[in-house]
Amino acid sequence: MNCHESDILTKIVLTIFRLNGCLIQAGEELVESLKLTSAKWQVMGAVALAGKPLTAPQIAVAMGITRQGVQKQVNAMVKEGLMILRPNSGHKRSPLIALSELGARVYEKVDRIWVHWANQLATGIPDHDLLETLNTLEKIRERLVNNARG
Amino acid sequence: MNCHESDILTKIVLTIFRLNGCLIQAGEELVESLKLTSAKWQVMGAVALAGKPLTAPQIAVAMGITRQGVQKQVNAMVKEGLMILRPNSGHKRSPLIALSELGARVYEKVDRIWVHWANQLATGIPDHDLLETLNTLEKIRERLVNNARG
DNA sequence: ACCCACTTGACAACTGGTTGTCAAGTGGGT
DNA sequence: ACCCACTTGACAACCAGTTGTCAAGTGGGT
Repeated sequence: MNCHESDILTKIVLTIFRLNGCLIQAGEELVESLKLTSAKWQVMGAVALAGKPLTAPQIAVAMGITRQGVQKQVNAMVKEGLMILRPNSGHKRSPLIALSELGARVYEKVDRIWVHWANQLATGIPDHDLLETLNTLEKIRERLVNNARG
Repeated sequence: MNCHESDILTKIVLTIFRLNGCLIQAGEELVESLKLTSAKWQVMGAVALAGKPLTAPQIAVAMGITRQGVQKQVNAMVKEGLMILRPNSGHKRSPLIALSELGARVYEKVDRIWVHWANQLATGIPDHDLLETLNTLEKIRERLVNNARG
């Protein structure tokens, strides 16, 4: 039998592990001048992307991590004044989490830094290749998720 | 200005984060019946792939994590009898780390499981796409690493 | 109106990784 | 032969995430 495919996939998986590490490290460096961490940035990003306040479990689903993981970061950022809790008319225990004015300002800064950095990283790699890669990665992820359920 | 590239790259990065999580989880499930964890499997893999005993720092370089991270797993696996330390004639403090007989047997099992699983996951995705993706990911990683150094 | 299953946040314990510090060991330059 | 810079393992502290437990809150079925 032909193990070629599993060989390539193995290499892809190893590269994803490495890349994940590199990216988190790079992200850490990108935001450290703003007294942020990669984890907080990602939580802010989920709220900013949604365009409206979310509950902690909603953020968790959006990010693909557990609600408790999100909660830790949110609690910290509320203390730091980067996010604010708004009473949730639909659920007494589960406040809506929004960026504070300070938080929004900080996030805007980090987003500008990120876009610039990402554009620089992407130059020299054809758009077509990036799109193909995105598609294939998504396909792998889908098969992975479905496999887990099946 | 055209932010298209940073948009695609952002999506790729988010997908890599998600995929990393899914893969570790899947790996955890693959090896749990053998009383292994994803982390230990990866350390065993580094030694198995090298084909000869390595020191902890060498394993760390191969895996792209810190030597202390490796050390924790190695110390645990030595206690469990999966790996053995051999005196290193070249360095008194830094023993060579090898798979024990038990470790080799266990690793062989998990490798068979992995190859089967990976082949299943890869079926339906053209080899060509997988290769292209691997190449692009590697290109991104190179640019990332060089950027960090520069 | 009352269950009962589910959701939710707080809290604690754990895992896998990081950084930093220390003392032992190594090796090159003089 | 002696420094001195570096490597190495042990150890401790920490970060980001996980699981599990608990009590408060929610909502559907009867």
